[in-house]
Amino acid sequence: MPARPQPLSRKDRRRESEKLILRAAEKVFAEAGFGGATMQLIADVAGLPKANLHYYFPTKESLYRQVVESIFQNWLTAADVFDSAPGPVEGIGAYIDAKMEISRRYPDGSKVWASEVMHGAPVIQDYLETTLVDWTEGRMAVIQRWIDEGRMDPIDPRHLLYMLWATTQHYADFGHQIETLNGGAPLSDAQWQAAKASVKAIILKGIGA
Amino acid sequence: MPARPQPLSRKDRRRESEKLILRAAEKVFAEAGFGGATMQLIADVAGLPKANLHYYFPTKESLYRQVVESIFQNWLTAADVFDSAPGPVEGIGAYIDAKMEISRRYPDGSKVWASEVMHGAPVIQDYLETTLVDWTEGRMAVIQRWIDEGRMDPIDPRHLLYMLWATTQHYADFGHQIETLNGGAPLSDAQWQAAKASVKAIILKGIGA
DNA sequence: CCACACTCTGACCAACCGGTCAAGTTTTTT
DNA sequence: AAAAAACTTGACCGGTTGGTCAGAGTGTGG
Repeated sequence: MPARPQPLSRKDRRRESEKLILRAAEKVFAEAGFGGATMQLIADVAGLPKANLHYYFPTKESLYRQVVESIFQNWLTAADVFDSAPGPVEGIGAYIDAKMEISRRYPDGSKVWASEVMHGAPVIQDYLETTLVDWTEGRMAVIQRWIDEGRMDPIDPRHLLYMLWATTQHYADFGHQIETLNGGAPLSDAQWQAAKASVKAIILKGIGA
Repeated sequence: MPARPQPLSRKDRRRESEKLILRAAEKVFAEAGFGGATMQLIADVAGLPKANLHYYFPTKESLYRQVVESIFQNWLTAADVFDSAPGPVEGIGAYIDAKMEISRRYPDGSKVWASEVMHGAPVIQDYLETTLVDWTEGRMAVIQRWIDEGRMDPIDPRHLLYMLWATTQHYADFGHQIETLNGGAPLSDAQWQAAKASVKAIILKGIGA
């Protein structure tokens, strides 16, 4: 019996349409920013009439909000590696790997997030103040514990986290600049490995892990 | 004899008007992005009628271009400290100090630059391919020399530069996020010093300098 | 003092944007 | 199969945007 394509239910079709629109929106928002993006262009990228977008997402801002929120969720879950690690070498090393991989695979999401924060986080300020603050304090406590256990130098955990975010996200947000400095070509597989290795080597040695 | 306000010449008045507009434009472009910025808002911030802007800068894009170019120049000159240094501790240390200071004093410029690059550098791609490539290769050679002289670990100079850019500019581009994580308050003088010290400590130790 | 070039600005315009809506089509429920 | 609910879409609209322009104001060289 062949894998017959089940006639998709209404909920499935709806979810698929929403995903299609959200993907197109993420791309357009990343390329043009919120102000520069137009519903018409998002519709064209998604291959739908503009009015259809407004059926699923009533306003441009609500569409943008969902894009940003999904990115934020993606961010948080990718950092679970942090907690289950016995020490900084494994924890921070895995965190760098995970974030570099996100930068490589979902650069658009990273750019949208960067743009949102740079413009003062007009739509996700509440998330910053609650979820991100909690998350950050949790990881800072983990790092502080490692310090207290003598597993790394007494670095200010806050600035270490900033450095991790900055360095890993840089490869997505400034990917175009990096590409230009690479002779116009995207980083090869080997170059990505080298980037990860360099980042990990400098930071892990830098914190005395 | 008192310092009498010399009746400004025409050229001086023109230059002053242009500076006034450029400052306002930098602020508005940083806050709203190119697409979100409006000539009307720039005019309001500058305290001039909108038509006056178009007298000095024919189009929105030409105004934006000049803003970005001036930022780029500011960038390059700020990195002279690199060359005259005898070794990585002084050179990279001073470079971090200089770039952190720029992030602190001119965050708007940093944001405009980041936004421009994130959107594919539509107006300064030629600068990236010529000036920035040359500049980068020059500093990479300096770092490589330090490595050859045994003054630091054999790190890939390229990724070290990326890390320096990412980390220092992060404090400007993501300043709002950092502020939120700081309880909503901007970093104090002491906190800025701590940030600089943390960054320098991790990186300089991380490269074995 | 005059002629000329430079500077300034309110009023205006075509193009475009986000969003609406009514009418049509498809799918599910009864 | 009929009715209801969900979905699709071309046409349309008020508001905003970048940019124009004629004409008024102002400093400067001869």
